[in-house]
Amino acid sequence: MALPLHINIQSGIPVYRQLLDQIRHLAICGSLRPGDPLPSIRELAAELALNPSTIVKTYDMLAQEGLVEKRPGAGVFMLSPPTPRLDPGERESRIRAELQRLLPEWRSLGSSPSQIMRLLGEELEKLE
Amino acid sequence: MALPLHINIQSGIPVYRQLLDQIRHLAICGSLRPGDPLPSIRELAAELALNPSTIVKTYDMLAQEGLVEKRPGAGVFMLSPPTPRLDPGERESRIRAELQRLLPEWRSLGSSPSQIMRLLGEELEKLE
Amino acid sequence: MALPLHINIQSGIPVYRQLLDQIRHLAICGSLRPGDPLPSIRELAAELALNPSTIVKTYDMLAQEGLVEKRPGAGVFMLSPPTPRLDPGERESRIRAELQRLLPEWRSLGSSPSQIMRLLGEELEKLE
Amino acid sequence: MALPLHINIQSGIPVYRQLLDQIRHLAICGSLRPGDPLPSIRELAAELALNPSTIVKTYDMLAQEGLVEKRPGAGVFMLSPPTPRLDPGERESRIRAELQRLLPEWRSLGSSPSQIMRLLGEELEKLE
DNA sequence: GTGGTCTAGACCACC
DNA sequence: GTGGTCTAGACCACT
Repeated sequence: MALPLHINIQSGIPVYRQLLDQIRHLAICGSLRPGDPLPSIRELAAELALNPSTIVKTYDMLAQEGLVEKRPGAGVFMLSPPTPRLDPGERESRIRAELQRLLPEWRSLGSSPSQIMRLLGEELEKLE
Repeated sequence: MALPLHINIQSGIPVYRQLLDQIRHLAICGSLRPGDPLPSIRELAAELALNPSTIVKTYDMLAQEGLVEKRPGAGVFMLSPPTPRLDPGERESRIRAELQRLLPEWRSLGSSPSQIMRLLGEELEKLE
Repeated sequence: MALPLHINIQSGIPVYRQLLDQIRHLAICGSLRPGDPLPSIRELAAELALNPSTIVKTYDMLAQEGLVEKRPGAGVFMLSPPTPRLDPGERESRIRAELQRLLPEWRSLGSSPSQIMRLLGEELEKLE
Repeated sequence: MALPLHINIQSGIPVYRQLLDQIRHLAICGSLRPGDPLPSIRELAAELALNPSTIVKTYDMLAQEGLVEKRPGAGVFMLSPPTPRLDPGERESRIRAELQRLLPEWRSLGSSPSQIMRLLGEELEKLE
């Protein structure tokens, strides 16, 4: 069965980032479990109409962060999720930094704090 | 009085994005009120040791989103929060898109949903 | 009675151009007839919240094209409309050039030819 | 095949405006169809002997009005006439504003209403 | 190869 | 004084 991966070329987000995010997402949700194979580079490139080197780059980064394993000649396979490498403080301040960038933008577009809270709640729930 | 703008050239975030975020922040907090002049392009460029074109780009984007008004020969001025250029639906889907990008990343770093909610609440409160 | 002059600082059109256009408009409509005085520079600058030198520049240009006469110490007065200085061919090609610039822009915004024709007709009628 | 773009550096019209107008024109005429690639920034800059930043500015504005799409690393591509970003009322009042600027000028040069209508008709027809 | 960002200057029109 | 436009380069990330 093909993985539910979809690329939005217009979003401004680099293609390889979109792939990274979605594969990590599938790993969290349990759709991709340790030992599962990922689509081959050629196959995925064809399906998503992407340059194969973009897929290579994505798989390399996933391998480097320990989420997948490349077995030359065989393919790419999920590993058991590694223990997070960031200490809690670092993690928290990263998230905070991103929020401090986004919230003024969202607020100045006219969104209320409670609307933003609601959206976050809804999106978090989708990930469970 | 000079505006409390500060640039971190090391952060990897484009300078014009940092300025955008900070000026929007000041507008929300009420430090910049409708009619207030912004620093002139040359002045701000000199103060922050940036190239004037970088400021031009920032002010252009703020003007394009309707937050400021450029009066050639006069300066750049804050506008009253006028036309929320985006309809509510568009606004919501933009925020959702960004969350769908960020949440899997945060979750895979090891943050719990409730921690993320807490951080959002704290950062929202800071803006009030 | 004050002249119905109004400046839109946001339009991107230079203030002095807006004044030129409106005074020429009033001359065509007959609201300003030969011999009529124009508002004094100080008076008009105060009323429109403009820099007096902007008014001076406008009146100078009108005087130079022969539409008004500056009488030092007395004020600025309308003259009888001069005979057009451009030969018909030059006139036509100027208008054409401007249309060739504007029409693609209007069309690509989604306006139909007949809508554009209608708008032109309506605006021409207003000037009669 | 190279696009028929030509710049008149003497005309006083900003170069990026000339490019904007001509590309919009080609889009309306059907010379540029959805999906078509535009010349790369460097290529077009070289061909027209312009600075790349001037092309960047042009393409940015076209992207912002939704006529083209920039795909970093890939190029710039025509879009299908998607979201007419302006609602009809806004569009109409923009055109009206421009007409109210131009018509008095044209009339005071000595052009009759029917001549102006004729010229508009002729230029509109050229675009079909 | 592509576009994204930034620097260091210039000249012009406008207020 | 102000912003508007343009040049001639640079380095980076992405496909």
